[in-house]
Amino acid sequence: MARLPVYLRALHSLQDRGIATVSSEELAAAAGVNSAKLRKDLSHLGSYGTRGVGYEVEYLIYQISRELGLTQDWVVAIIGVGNLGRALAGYGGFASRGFRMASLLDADPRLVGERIAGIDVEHIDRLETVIAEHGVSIAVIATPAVAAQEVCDRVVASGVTSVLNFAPIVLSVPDGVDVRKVDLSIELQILAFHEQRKAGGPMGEQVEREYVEAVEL
Amino acid sequence: MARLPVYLRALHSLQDRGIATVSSEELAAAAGVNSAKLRKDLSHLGSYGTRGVGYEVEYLIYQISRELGLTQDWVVAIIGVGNLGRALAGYGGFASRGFRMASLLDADPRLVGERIAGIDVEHIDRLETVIAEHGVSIAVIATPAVAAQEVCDRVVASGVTSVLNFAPIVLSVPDGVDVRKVDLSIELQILAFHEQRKAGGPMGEQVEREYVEAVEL
DNA sequence: AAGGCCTTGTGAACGAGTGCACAAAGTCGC
DNA sequence: GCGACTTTGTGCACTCGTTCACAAGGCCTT
Ligand SMILES: NC(=O)c1ccc[n+]([C@@H]2O[C@H](COP(=O)([O-])OP(=O)(O)OC[C@H]3O[C@@H](n4cnc5c(N)ncnc54)[C@H](O)[C@@H]3O)[C@@H](O)[C@H]2O)c1
Ligand SMILES: NC(=O)c1ccc[n+]([C@@H]2O[C@H](COP(=O)([O-])OP(=O)(O)OC[C@H]3O[C@@H](n4cnc5c(N)ncnc54)[C@H](O)[C@@H]3O)[C@@H](O)[C@H]2O)c1
Repeated sequence: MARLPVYLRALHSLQDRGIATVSSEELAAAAGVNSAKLRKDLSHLGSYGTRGVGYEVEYLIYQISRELGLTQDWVVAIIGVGNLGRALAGYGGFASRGFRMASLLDADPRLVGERIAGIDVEHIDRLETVIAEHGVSIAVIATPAVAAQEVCDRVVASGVTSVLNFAPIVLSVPDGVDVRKVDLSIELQILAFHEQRKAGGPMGEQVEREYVEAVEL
Repeated sequence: MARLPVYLRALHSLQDRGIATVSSEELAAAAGVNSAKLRKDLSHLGSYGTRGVGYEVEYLIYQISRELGLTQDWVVAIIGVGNLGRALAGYGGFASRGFRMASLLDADPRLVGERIAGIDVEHIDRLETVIAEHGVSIAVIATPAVAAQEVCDRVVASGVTSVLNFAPIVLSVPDGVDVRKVDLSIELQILAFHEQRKAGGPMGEQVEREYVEAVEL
């Protein structure tokens, strides 16, 4: 379930405040979901709650972490060390969740050898070697869109089966490989869509005329 | 619909290649969805296809853009000019979709006055003034988590009703305000979850013993 | 020890979204 | 013009996730 990480974050926050036990109602509020949904989600992992009391925060953190596979370390490589890749490399929120940034790769020779967040940038030619040596299991693609598919093909050929893609294209991969896409431009477009709705929305004929005019220019 | 921006991107790509007409089958493949779903989505905007032929790329681009509100310009402010805020500010993919980065705000006095991507960073104290002056309609929050709720409250109080949040917390906002969350850490956790599944998954008793040991340490 | 109180876990109803399959509708060749 | 072909638009069945509501179960007070 995609909501487990959200619960986990809420639980950590509770733990930091010294809270040992939490009811489904409270946790649901902190995570921004319905309490019945939360209980059903948690019941899929097993019966880890106590009726009349709630859930023990520490134990639940452990159970969710285990379910998500966070009790082991994941080795991550970032490909494309531009604006975005740099920001990701320097972000501390990953390491604390068991994601180890093992390698930074880029095609630009001027970047190769530069040290970012304690890691030396290597040349993309060494992709296959680096993946094998570090045992990379998750690849983050932060190259321009034109290079993304090629890079993706290469990491998949090297045995990586989980890809996080920031480039604005649909990657095609064989079965068995998971790709998740983060497209910030799409997020903004969805906000704009709702914003427009609030303001009254499109207006039929008048808009149609605008199109005809625009095409005629 | 959240898929419209994906279709739009695929259509632009087709247009760049000089393709004037596309069938639902082809477009669906390019967008990575089922063709029936695509047709149903498009039919919600009206009947813009021609049976036996397909959809006219240019006209469809216009219709989707209009539906999404991209025929008008949206004014965006970025709050928190750290690693991430900087990457966003310099990204060209927003301007080309009608999103104008109008303002960068930060609490750090050392950053105030610095020029990033052609925009002077201003102090967060001027938030309300800046929002009013530029007519900001979308706020992007890229501050640390602890500051995010306070910043959010202030932009909402200033009349902004669309927020894109990168901080790893659940923001609470009044009705009528849209918040979209981008949480990269969650994306990685979801990948790890599936990766673990492929590798065999958690293993009952043995894991339980591990927990007991971990707690006893 | 027993009853009241609180919270979990879940059965069942509901609703949204998906995919199939086909009729309607338009094009193109003859 | 007319018929064969192509592709859209959509009715329908179905699956999946959500939500309500409540019985089952454990704790705490008396
Ligand atoms: N910066 C943002 O805020 C932002 C927002 C949304 C999407 N994106 C997307 O993320 C991607 C990266 O964005 P960015 O702003 O960091 O771009 P960038 O141009 O700053 O960085 C891209 C990096 O990729 C490297 N590169 C190019 N081809 C490569 C290859 N074949 N192999 C390895 N490395 C290669 C380049 O040398 C460069 O360092 C782009 O696809 C962009 O569309 C970025
Ligand atoms: N960098 C990443 O790759 C990444 C990934 C996932 C999530 N995030 C999240 O995005 C947010 C920003 O990340 P970052 O790496 O850019 O952090 P950062 O520390 O580099 O930048 C944060 C910036 O916010 C400013 N700031 C602090 N308090 C403020 C306030 N009250 N008002 C205005 N500005 C304020 C700081 O001065 C700083 O410049 C964080 O919440 C982080 O958890 C970042």
